[in-house]
Amino acid sequence: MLTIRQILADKEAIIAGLEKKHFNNARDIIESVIAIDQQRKSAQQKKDNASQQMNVLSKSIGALMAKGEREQAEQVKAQTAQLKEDVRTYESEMAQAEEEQRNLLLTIPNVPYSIVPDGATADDNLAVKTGGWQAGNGIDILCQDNDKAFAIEGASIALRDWKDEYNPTRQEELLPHWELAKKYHLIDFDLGVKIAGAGFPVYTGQGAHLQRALIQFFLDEATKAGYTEIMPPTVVNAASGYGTGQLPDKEGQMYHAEVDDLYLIPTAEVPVTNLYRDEIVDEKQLPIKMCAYTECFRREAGSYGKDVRGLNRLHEFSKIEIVRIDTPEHSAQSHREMLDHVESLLKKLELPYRILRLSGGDMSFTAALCYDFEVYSLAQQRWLEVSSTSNFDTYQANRLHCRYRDAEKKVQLAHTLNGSALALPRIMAALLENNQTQDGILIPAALRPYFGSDRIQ
RNA sequence: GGAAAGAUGGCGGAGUGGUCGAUCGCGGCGGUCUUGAAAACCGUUGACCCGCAAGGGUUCGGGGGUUCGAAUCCCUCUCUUUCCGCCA
Repeated sequence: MLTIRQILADKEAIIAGLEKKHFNNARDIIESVIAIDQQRKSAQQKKDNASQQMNVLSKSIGALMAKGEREQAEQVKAQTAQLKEDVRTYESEMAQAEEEQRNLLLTIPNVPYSIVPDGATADDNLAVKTGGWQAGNGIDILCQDNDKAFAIEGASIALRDWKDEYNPTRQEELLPHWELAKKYHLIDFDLGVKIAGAGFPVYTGQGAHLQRALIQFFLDEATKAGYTEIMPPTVVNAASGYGTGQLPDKEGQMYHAEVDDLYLIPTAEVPVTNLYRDEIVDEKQLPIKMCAYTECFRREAGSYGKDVRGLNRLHEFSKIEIVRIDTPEHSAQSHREMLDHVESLLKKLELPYRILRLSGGDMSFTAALCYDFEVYSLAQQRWLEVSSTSNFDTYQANRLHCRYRDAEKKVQLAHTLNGSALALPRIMAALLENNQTQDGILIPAALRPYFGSDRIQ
């Protein structure tokens, strides 16, 4: 959450930022937070005053008792009654104002950075970069900046020719991944329904093997990039959910084991970032770079329709997450490095991708700046989100009480960042669909050492 | 599931009603010594809130209570550890 200090320091900028995020009644809410803060401060001043007098009297009673002057002590005691009453009154005033303020602050989203595009929906996202392989039809899609048009043109990308080594499937004969999964016995959706339910696929044979290869590949790449591998629990307590902001906002999106009051994690971000909850680290330790592979669980309540087909939207999926904790001065650089890392993965997998800078209205509640990575899926002819890489500025850190001690020994809120590197199902979908040939599904070179073969047949 | 013990500052660990925000050790920081480093020695070192400051308040797992006064006593919740049982 935002701190009251941030709000007091630059009220107008905060309001403007919240409006950019399409947060309703931003001005009114900010004004009332400030008003409550006034109440809080005045209550504290009154309370501090009374407490001080109380402390003085108590000490003098102690001194009198020590000297054996019981009668005098009793007289002073008599004076404390009213003060004691006052302290209680002011304390409850203060506590009430604090709670009111906190509750209000919790409802206020993070403020976007200035470069975040205006707009309310995904249509307003800015495609800052596209990349991937050279299209067979000759359209140059490499590294075009600010190319919103590509979203439309993408549909006409032809399949890579694989250097004429193989016989590519003709565009009109491309199968969606759920058909390919059946054809090559990679994933059994029906069995998943039988043993768990829709959205819990069963990977079999080469499908399971490819899954494992991707996990290993992503973890190796992250490790090479300097991220420390973490293997956290896949359930967390409520405190952790509040720390990273899933609670209370997205309560209904997490599986909750009520008997033990534990939540199945929707992303490794939750356990990994929470490792640093209530910690003060030394600036020299920053940036802290961690990566983790976990299963992720999402109830996806309320999302039905055709985009849930196959691997597109699941209740359980595998994801490798990268997480950083950094100083405010260096966090932008960190963000950049994370984007470069994610992009390098997509390049190595030879997938066509685009990078979107999310608009104010499309960003998550807690993010200050967020880039989505999408890969183009040839058979479905649509973009699939495979990574979301965000800087949360101090927003999460404030909730987490994640701080660092700077060179001057001052304790400051850290910045937290995280990104998917990468989420498996849609990568798998794109790999299957884009690489289908008459001779099987081809495995990109970077993945072959992990998969142990150049194709699925 | 049964039984017991415990939760104190970055860490370890004292403290069982009155200058205790808390002895001490480690770690950190500054200094002396040294060509430099180590060692030794000296000093310093919690967080949060209010205040321009001086200063004040809060804080010993969370919440409530007793008391003029609570880290210390009582109630309650949460968590941890150990032993027994079960078990990958």
